[in-house]
Parts: sequence; C-alpha cells; structure tokens
Amino acid sequence: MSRQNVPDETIRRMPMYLRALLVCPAERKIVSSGELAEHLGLNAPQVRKDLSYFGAFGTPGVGYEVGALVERIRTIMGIQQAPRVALVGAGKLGRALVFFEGFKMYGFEIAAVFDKSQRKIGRKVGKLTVEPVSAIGCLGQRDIRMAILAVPADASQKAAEALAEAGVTGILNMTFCRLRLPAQVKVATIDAAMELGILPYYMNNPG
Amino acid sequence: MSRQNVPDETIRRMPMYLRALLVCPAERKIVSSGELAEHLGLNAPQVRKDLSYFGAFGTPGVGYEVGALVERIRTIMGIQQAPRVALVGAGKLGRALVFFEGFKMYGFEIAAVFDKSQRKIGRKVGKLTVEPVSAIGCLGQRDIRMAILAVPADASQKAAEALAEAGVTGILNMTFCRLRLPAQVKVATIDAAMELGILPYYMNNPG
DNA sequence: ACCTGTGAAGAGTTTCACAGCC
DNA sequence: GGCTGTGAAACTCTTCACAGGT
Repeated sequence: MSRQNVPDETIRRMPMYLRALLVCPAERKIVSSGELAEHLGLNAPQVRKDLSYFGAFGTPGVGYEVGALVERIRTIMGIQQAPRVALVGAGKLGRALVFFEGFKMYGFEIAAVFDKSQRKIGRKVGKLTVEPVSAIGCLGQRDIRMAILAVPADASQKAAEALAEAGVTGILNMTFCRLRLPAQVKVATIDAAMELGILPYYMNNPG
Repeated sequence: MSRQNVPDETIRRMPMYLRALLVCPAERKIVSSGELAEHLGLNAPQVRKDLSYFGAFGTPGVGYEVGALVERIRTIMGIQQAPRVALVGAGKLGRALVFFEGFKMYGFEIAAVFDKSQRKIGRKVGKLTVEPVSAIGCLGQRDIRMAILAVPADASQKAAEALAEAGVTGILNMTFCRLRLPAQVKVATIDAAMELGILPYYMNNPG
C-alpha cells in the first residue's frame, strides 16, 4: 500500500488512535475497531479502513493486539525514537507548554528552550535553561529536527527562518501568522482564537 | 442560500478571512480574492466560493470592500457583539490564555476564571479574580455562553458537565479527553501534542 | 457468533472554466 | 483588463455491505 494515497485525514487520526491505545488499562490486550471508534467518537468501519491503509494487522473475529498496534502506529508516524523538540519563546505560553503532559505521551521530549529577551536567558524552565535565540543555529548538531514556535506574532517569521536554516523540518506554529518557509519544512498551526471563533456559528445554527 | 449546505470547511476558514482582513493596513479599502488567497495560502476560486455561500458581496472588476466584509463575516459567524467567555482552569495554561492577544482580535472577552484549588481562588489573573468552580452555576445570569476548558485531564468531564448545566453551549476543549455532553453543546478540541504528532509523518514522507 | 479487510457507492470538498459586470 | 459569482467536473474522504478468517 503506497504511502502516496493514504488520506491526510487518516494521518490526522493516527495520533488519536495512538492516544486511545495508550490510555487503555494495561490488562487489556485486545481491542476491536468498534471499541476504538466508540472511545474516539468515530465509527468502526472508519477505524478499520484507516488502519488497513498501512497493512492488515488485526485478527478477524478477534480484534487488534494493543501492544503491537501501538508499535505499528509509532513506526508509521515516525515517532519510535522519541523525537527531541525545541521550544522557541519562553513567554507565558511557552513556559506552560514545557509542563504540558501531552507531549510525553507520544514520546516527544522538549530538549531546549530559546528566547530573545536578555531577561529570560539563563532562567530555568523546569529542568531546562533558556538559551539565546542566536544558539538556534546549533540545533542540527544536537539532533533536534522539530520545534514549537510560541513567540509574539511579529517575531514569528524571523524565528521560523532561523529554525529552518538550522535544519528543523517540522514546526508547530502557535502564532496566528502564516509562515513562509522552504517547502521541505512542514508546518502545523494552532490558533486557539480561530477555533473559538468557529463555535458561535454552530451555536446559532445547530446542525 | 441555506445555511444547511455551507461546507464545514468553509465555516472553518471564515475566521481566517476575518483575521486576514483585520490585519490589513487601514488605508486599504478594497481587497481581491487573489490577495486574500495569497495572504492565507489558499487559492482565489476557493475564497470566492466560500464567500459566495453567504451571498454576493463583492464588486466584479473591483473586489471586496474590507470594512463591509469584516462586518458581514462577523454577522455570519455570530460574533458581532463580543461574546463573553469563561475560562475554567487557572493553571499554567489557563493563565497564559488570559493574556493571549488572539481572542481580542475576534472580539472575544474572557470574562471569568474558575479553578477548583483553594490556593488559586481569590488570586488575580490579569484583571480577573479566580472564582471557585462551584460558581459556574451562575454563568447563565452573567450572559456567558462559551467556555475554554483548561483543566487537568481527570477533571475535564466533570467541569464540562457543570458548564453545560449552566447553559454554556460552546466549549473550547484544551484537554485531550473526549467530552460526552448533550448534543446542543458544541465542542472544539485543541490538542497540541496531537498536532505535533502528525509532523514526523510528513517529515519522513514528503508529499 | 464475531471481527477484520476491502471494493464500491455515496457524500463532501476543491478546482476549473467562463459568463457577466465594473 | 481585471475581478466576481457559479455550475459542472474532478477529486477526496466516508460509509456501506459483505466476503473471508477465527
């Protein structure tokens, strides 16, 4: 099954499956597509179809083995070996993200924190020490290929370019700016205000 | 044009259009679909199609009037009169969100902060004073119909139910738990770790 | 009896091409 | 010349039905 024709939406759901499996009680060895679907608010054929894009790793009449499926999904998603992530921006949001438990669950490790402000450089955030943004250039040597961008809007493009130049090819953009970067750099953007902005429409026009 | 057949994806993009228009320099009175598209990384027919679902408010040969379009979108989205939003959870993430500038841009006002912990109740967060979660019940009388949920995972379902009972019908869920709520309550979920989890796939399988 | 894997149908979304207007 | 609004085509994604395995 070629990776080329896996729907993007399927890729988006893979981390959801992973999370659902990780919160399974340890004594549960087998899970069915229906149970996964129920837990995530999807339907069973959707789950089976999604997983089948990457091969057949369930047992008909039985279900999917939890441990094996976790490993398969980790491999598919390319997060077997705990990717190290840089955080740029040690403001309120950045510091909150360092302590966010969710990243660990998928095996991500926040391995460096950068900030522009002299006031923040040298300060501790959890176990990490805030480094100057000028040190971003060395990320390649430190085996860090991903970053979370949590800087003020007007600093985002510049910081993103520094990351791209340092060899970072995956950026989680928490600013509400579109980043213009070389095509090989993948960007995911989170804009809490935009998500909030969608709700009133559906509150006023119940579907 | 009935609201019933406007694509969800179009609704998702409306706040993007709004933001793009709001960051326009004030001297710019007219904007074309091509310019909007370029600014947002979309294409021009997409922009025209999206806007046309709600009527024809551009001028052929000219473009869209910025001010008028902003008002139209605000009306369509139901955010003309600055919705008041409650924040539940005054932890690191919650406190960071209070200071997040993005909400203001769309006209949202964070009007109350709640927390369970005695240690936090009474403390100031910006101009707001943290209230006990038991006070959530009065939200209806305070004209607050939306909430942001930024509590620990194990407290999310309970807090969400309290919100729903208080008449909140739109929740931005920042926890990685699925909320089981009456159908009239609309939920948008943001899971930063999940977004981060998607990136390595595309880094390893460039599209 | 129960569950997976999958081709095919159906629904939803994007892109295109162009008629019509400024 | 330049831009909007829109039906139709193309594409993507979801749902369904069921063959086949345990």
